[in-house]
Amino acid sequence: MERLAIKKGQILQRKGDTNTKVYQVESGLLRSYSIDEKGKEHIYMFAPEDWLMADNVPADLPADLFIDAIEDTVVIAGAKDFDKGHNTVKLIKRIGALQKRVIMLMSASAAERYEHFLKTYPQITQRVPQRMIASYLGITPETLSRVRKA
Amino acid sequence: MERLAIKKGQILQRKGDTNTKVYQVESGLLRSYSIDEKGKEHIYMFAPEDWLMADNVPADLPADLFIDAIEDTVVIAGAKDFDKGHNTVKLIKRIGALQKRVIMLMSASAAERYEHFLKTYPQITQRVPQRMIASYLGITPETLSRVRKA
DNA sequence: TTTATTTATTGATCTATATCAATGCACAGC
DNA sequence: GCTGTGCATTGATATAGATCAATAAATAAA
Repeated sequence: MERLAIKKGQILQRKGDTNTKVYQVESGLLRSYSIDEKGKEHIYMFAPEDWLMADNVPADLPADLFIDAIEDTVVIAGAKDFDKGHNTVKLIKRIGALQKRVIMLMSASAAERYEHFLKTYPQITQRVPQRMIASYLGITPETLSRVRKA
Repeated sequence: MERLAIKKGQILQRKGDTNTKVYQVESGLLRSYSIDEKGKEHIYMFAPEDWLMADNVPADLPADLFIDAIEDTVVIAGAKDFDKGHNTVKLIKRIGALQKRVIMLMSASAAERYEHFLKTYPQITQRVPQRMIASYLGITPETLSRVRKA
């Protein structure tokens, strides 16, 4: 259990790392993402203040995701074994959010996804560059730009 | 806590239903899915024996998903009294699986998604019609058919 | 401030996948 | 055993969104 200060742009976790932690964000903003074979980034989630950021793999297996800071950020890093501390209700809420995201990715157009993002995360919209929102939505920055004008 | 027998094709839960339950599958095979504005089905998950099937919304809110039986199925329906019973480790595993699915939907081609499905759920592949696998993958039956030949 | 780097916009193509349509099977119900 | 309904396959065409490329605007760095 230790407090860490991460500078904007600094990488906190790399794909393949083992013994990864759970990060409770005190202030600032983190993102997690994967990089595909073509070098393209795909943002999995954003974590502002009070959110928990973690790669959801057992601590002993190599991480799937990168995590870095979009703003200067302070986190408390904890061991992944706190199954106890983990609040079941929160976990189920997260599963509910992922369920919506999966359905959305399967059935909604670029414009619909963006609309939904604006409604769901208005605070985050203000704080991240558009290309990152595009990445989160699974579309290109060009497409997001065009969708916004329409 | 009651045991239910569901005939193939029978609907167990409809979108909008309240007071929905959690279903522990004893035998058979269930699916959950949404239907979009155009009437198209999008399969969210399959649940064979020993899996837990539930819409991940609080019991008092209307369900997002439909659930029906792909094979004659026997389930034990339980209350969504989340805080108890639910195994934290299992929940985290499910989040891990959803994480992979989201990344996959954002970055992988139709062929790659199918490949991954075959590796991950070989048993299920044998038991569901191809159009349902296509639906789970977020592609059309035609595209799946073409991808399979290649 | 001046310069360098990243980001957003706009236009011209390209491509993977969707859609539409027709045919041949397979199985379920009569 | 026939008949109908749903499923898989194949072909022709359409389209949302990707890619490539050039500029403009914003941000950071010096």
